[in-house]
Amino acid sequence: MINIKEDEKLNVLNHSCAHVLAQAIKHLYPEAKFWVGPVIESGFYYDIDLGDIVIKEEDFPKIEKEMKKIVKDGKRIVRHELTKQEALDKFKDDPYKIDLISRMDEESTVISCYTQGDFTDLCRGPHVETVKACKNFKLLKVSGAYWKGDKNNKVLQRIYGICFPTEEELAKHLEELKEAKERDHRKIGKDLDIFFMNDLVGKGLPMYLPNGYIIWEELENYIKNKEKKLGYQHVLTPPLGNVELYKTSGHWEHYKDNMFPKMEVEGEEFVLRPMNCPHHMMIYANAIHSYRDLPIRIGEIARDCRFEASGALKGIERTRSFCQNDAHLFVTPEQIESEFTSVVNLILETYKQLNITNYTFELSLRDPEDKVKYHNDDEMWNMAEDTLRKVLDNIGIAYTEKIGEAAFYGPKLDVQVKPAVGNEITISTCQLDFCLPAKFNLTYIDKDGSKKTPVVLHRAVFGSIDRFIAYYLEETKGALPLWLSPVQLNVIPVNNAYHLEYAQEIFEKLKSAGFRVELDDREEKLGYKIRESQTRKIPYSLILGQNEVDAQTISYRKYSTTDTVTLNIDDFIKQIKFEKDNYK
RNA sequence: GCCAAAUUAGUUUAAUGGUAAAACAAGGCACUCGUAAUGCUUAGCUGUGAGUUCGAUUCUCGCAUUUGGCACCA
Repeated sequence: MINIKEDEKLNVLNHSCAHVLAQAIKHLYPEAKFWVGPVIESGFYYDIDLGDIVIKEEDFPKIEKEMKKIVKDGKRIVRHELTKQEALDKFKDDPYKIDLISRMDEESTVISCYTQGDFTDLCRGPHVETVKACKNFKLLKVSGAYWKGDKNNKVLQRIYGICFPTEEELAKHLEELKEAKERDHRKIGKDLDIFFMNDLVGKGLPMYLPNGYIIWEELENYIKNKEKKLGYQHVLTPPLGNVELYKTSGHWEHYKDNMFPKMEVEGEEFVLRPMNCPHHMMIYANAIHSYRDLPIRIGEIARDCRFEASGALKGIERTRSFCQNDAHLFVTPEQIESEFTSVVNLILETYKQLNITNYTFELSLRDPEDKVKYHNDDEMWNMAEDTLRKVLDNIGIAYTEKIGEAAFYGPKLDVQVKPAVGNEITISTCQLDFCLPAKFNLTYIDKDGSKKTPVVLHRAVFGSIDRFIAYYLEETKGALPLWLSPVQLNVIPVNNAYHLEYAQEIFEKLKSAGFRVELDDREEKLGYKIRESQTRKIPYSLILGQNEVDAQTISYRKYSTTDTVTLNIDDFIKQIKFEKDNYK
């Protein structure tokens, strides 16, 4: 998918198109006041205050028509530079522009505005020569957006659009948007019977069907096996806990709004757990530890419940109940670097084996100004953040730093991916924590016999298994690799009357070789069964007819291919066994 | 939660202020089939609660859920 923001030419074109949109809005709604109209990855938007008037998507044709008229008129876009006072005078009737101008520093900023015909907008530019260039555009969506992104502010109307130099590029982009909807995990999940939701159960609470649970189980086994090899020990802890547990950890203070409300029974207060750190802290605290025992790596496929805002819920990508592939590594300060490195390598290896290539690393740091959200200990933060930087630089991976995105207890490394629809999401995370172990008085006995506080690494490779399945379904368009496919092989006799017996024999052989295999012995025509096998994205369809019976072979067709390969069954089993285990 | 929109059969979609339609799926019957849909047939639906109306799936309002953004995302 194209990134408009990063392409200089598209960037300028789209920004100019935002001005055309604003001009058209001004023509149609003279009362309109404008906030900002920046370029984003997928085009541009403009935030507009229209008072009580609400723009709906059904108004787009009207607005687009006015935009076309402006484009056709082909006015030049002319730049003027102003002093701060001139700018304040010029836009004196526009509170939004006054807000922008008054925050500009005259020394360092050249204040400029751009005029096209009867429309002038405060803008740093640059722009295309004339509005003629903005010919191939499309308005995409409209929504409310809080002024300055603050939910306490007024809601402005945000109109999104996109513009390309040619009609073909625009058409291609619109086609891509349509395709993205086709690979949305919510559609695939329904089509392939992977998961569903039910109003009576509750929103944001996905239920996995047999097909979905097979994927789940395979992923769970895959990651647990990898973790075991790295010395992780897996545990099982309850999905709720006493409120005091979260008061001790600080989560109650920091994340209460994201937790389901507490429930009282027999005078005791409980909450559904939103994360597993406190439970794992208590696992550590259950025994006395020597420096020789560290690092201790506690892993769990753990169910968590978070009270996500209803508007944030999205398929199995963002839910109110999910399972983290969680682990907490209790380490000495000297071990931070090697353990953190090992986690990053585990993430990289997993992605490589699963053939995931489109991701970016983000180093999430605290906002030093935000003393409320973040545990207040400058020295701790500086040390933690420096350590993470050092490890990442050593491994040599590229990352971007994000201020104010850290967890309250420490900085973190997040792996971000882009889903088919919507904003970037975090898949893997590794967080460094100097804070919680002290709150729980965790200790180990060091060489000199003194008690020391361990450092904790919180990490999740799949993030949540739910979210990972969502992402992976979209990456693969539902055509999962052999080892993850709910049904791996479909055995189809050409004619039940003559070939069913042989098909059953082959079916049994594949089954006893450990494959998930189906025998399609319905009284249907071959073409029908093949078609269904393909739409279900089953990796291998085996066609068995007289040719195969006579030669004692099998013929198979791989998903999304049309050619047929004929082999003897033992060679075929050898081949698919290799394919199934090859990812490890 | 906020700004909007949507909700019709298991699924995808059509239509309507006066007994709601089609395709696929499901059941039945026939066809005995060589690489993406054999034919016939049966059953099945207007999210929910109010209001307007002689009559509402259709109009209005509330609620629920979903979708697109915003905000949030340990």
